[in-house]
Amino acid sequence: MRETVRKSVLAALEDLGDEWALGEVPAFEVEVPRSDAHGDMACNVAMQLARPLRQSPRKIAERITGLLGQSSDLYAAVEIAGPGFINFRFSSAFWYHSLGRILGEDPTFLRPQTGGGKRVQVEFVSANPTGPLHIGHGRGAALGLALSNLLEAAGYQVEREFYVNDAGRQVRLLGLSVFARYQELLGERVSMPEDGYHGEYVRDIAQRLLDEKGERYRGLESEECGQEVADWACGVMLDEIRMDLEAFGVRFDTWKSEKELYTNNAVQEALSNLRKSDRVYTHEAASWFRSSLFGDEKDRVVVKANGEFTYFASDIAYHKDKLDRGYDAIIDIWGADHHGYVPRVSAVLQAFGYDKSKFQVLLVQIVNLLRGGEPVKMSKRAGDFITLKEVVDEVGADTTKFIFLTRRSDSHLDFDIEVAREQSPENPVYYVQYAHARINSIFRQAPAKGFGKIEKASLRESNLTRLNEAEDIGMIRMLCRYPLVFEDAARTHEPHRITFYLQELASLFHTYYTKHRVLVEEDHELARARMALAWAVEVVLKDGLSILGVHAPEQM
RNA sequence: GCGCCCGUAGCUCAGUUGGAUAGAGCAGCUGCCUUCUAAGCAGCGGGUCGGGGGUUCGACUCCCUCCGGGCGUACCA
Repeated sequence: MRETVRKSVLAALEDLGDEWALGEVPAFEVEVPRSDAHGDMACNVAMQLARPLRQSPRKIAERITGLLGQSSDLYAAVEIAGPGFINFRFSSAFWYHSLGRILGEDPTFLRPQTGGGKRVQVEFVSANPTGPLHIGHGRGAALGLALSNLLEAAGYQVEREFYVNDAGRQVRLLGLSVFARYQELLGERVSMPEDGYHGEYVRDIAQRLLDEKGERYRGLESEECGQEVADWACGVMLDEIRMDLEAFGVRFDTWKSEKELYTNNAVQEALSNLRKSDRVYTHEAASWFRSSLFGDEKDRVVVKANGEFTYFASDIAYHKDKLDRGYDAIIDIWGADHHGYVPRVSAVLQAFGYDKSKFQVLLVQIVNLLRGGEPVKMSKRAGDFITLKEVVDEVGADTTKFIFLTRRSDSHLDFDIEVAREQSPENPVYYVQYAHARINSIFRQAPAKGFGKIEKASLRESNLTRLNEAEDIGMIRMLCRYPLVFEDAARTHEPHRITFYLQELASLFHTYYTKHRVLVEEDHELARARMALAWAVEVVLKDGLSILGVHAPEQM
């Protein structure tokens, strides 16, 4: 739809090229106007040309439209409006042709291929394996999943990665906490670390430790077996995380271990590499990374005075490793509370000679968990919080994902469990799924109404010109907007645009459904044309939902 | 103090990389099921886009400033 108009305009500009002596064609936009009164597509090219040509936009627009009118049966009307917009209204023929393409066998019509096979890595969730996933991780997971699906559908080669922080202090603390609970189960003295993990799940892990390993650690000091218990507990926790994500419908291609970055000396090598180029230096017995050279506000410690690596040290190695793997772009999805981290990681890329534009961070804002309007108290310290699994068990994976994707990721989100679980109209996912189910219901009804079993592919041969009600054309027009929304969503990395579009599409279909009967028994030709239209709606709904990672049920 | 994000209808949020008359859902009110699923539809009301300046043909969008909310500012992870 956009390309059609763009081509028309460019052709006209070419015809006028000699007269206007334009070197470069200036950037111009072709958009779906806000108001229907302004046609199906609007173009601002005349306004963009006004300055270089030193002519009024309307005069320029007249010349362009003069050439468009005669050339094509694509448009029903091309008008000049406002300060110099050129408004295009498509012909019925164009709409029928487009509908045919949606029903056609080329899936890239709905999914403009902007990826060109480029390799993109999306890293998300990456929760510490020291406790269960909470609702905030769920939001990151939903976004990462949808974005990955979206980019993949747009022709990128996508790799989904979970970075496992299985090294360092937090995992050590988990081990000590589990060991303490284990001792408790054995009736021994308990030495729970001061800042250890106090959640109930730690007791569960300890019980499993006892079940699986028996009394093997009885009487030992934490120094003797802490590492072993920590590694084991970390593995258990990671399995649980993996299962919770699976239940949520999220799957990763790779799980990258932080610990490995140490055992294979990647951290050490990355730092000495940087030291050679003086990007790492020693100051007051600590080693510092010169991130201020690349836009960070100050340099950052990578090796503390006591010889320990900071968390940032492995992050340097990790991001270097990612880039060395040859991706064309890497996208990190982080909690918004880590936003201060962006400049220093960006500095890492630059220090290794990579273009910083290859790296993008999507920040996901906090989720406020409510129940019936009341905030749910969460204290991570006391280990008292609602897990993602509990939410998913209660409200369902589809609803949870859909709600997360009804907001842009960097806005705060109130998630009310009570509202979400009530399968009420307040719940937008059902609204969209219901439209899909209704269409399927029509096709189920068809045989009983004397249409026989409908082979959908045969609907491609139906007489689409019978779709001549205003609502028919409106419906097709909405469907044709999908590729534009898809393209914009992929370009901006904003899957929520798909979500909003699907709600609009569902709304238009519900209206259509109420007003016009599809299975018109006295006019099979019309009925088949409408079935073709309904099928197209189904196809688009299913396509959009699949990108969000949400099911499209055939019955509800 | 400095830095980043946010401020749009009573509530929750969209607003297409500067476009035309700022939208949707929910909540409120009024109607619609003998016909393909009422998890639906039709209609009504609701706004100094936080305030004030600036940039230009044009600003919710960009710049400055102030107010208000969140987060970050570790040799923590």
